[in-house]
Amino acid sequence: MPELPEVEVTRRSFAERIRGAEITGVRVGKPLRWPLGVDPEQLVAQRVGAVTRRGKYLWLALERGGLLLHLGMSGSLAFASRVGAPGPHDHFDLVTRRGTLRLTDPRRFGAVVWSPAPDAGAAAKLLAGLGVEPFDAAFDGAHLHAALRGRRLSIKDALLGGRIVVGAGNIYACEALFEAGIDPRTRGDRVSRTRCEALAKAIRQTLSRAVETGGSTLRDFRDAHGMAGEFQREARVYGREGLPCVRCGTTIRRVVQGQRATYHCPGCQKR
DNA sequence: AAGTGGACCTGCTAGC
DNA sequence: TGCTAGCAGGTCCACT
Repeated sequence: MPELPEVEVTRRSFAERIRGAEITGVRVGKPLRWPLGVDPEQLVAQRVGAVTRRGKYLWLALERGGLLLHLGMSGSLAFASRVGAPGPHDHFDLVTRRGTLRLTDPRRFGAVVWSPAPDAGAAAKLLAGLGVEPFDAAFDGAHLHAALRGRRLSIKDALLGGRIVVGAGNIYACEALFEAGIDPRTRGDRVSRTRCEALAKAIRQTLSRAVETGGSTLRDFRDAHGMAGEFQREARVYGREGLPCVRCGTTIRRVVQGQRATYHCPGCQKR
């Protein structure tokens, strides 16, 4: 589910409400991708600080250290003053005086990991090597072009890798490449400087529009209030195999790259 | 070093 | 109706 827009929409939906709340209990369900890395009792009585985002990770600052959260493929967070009994896919509850933050994640590719700081311990290891933030001033066509130098892998795989720029997953990489008119199979080092400018712009535009519309709810994404996203209605290529391109009428094609589906318009997107 | 493929885990859907 | 194969928003790791 969650690419940068969904993670950011989630963050915005509970960050201010949870800020300053005192933790009164922690419930851990089935194992997630990585161990929590701390005795849950150590979190009790601490106050929650700022909730920030790096790529598709959230950092929940506590008084001593913090929690790094990832939603994996199927995770979502809910924050409510009252939550029901945990279901089979509710794997982490952070109970505070103001409400409970609950991670639901059927596939359990997500994670909640304690770390002494975002740039130390377990968090540092997970965040190391992440590419630049797409809304950061450091991300532009020049950066993209330089980072792609000598890279023979496809531009789509380069974006998904997250080592150049973070945030665009399978949906938004497909959408941004469509907006930029670039065939997703184009070798990274064959994308011209000019097209890198267009692509950087398209990535920023696509992601910011997705944040505005609440992210994409393909199946089950919800923000921490339980609100679904609307961006999937604006997708031009993702999930539209066999349908006519909204821009040129050519049939949208589905190909497989790196074991993931890629959707593109052969009429609008060129190598 | 870069690139590729497998692994993790569960639920849903299309097709027979 | 019931079973099965295939597919799904991520990303780490081992191997070539």
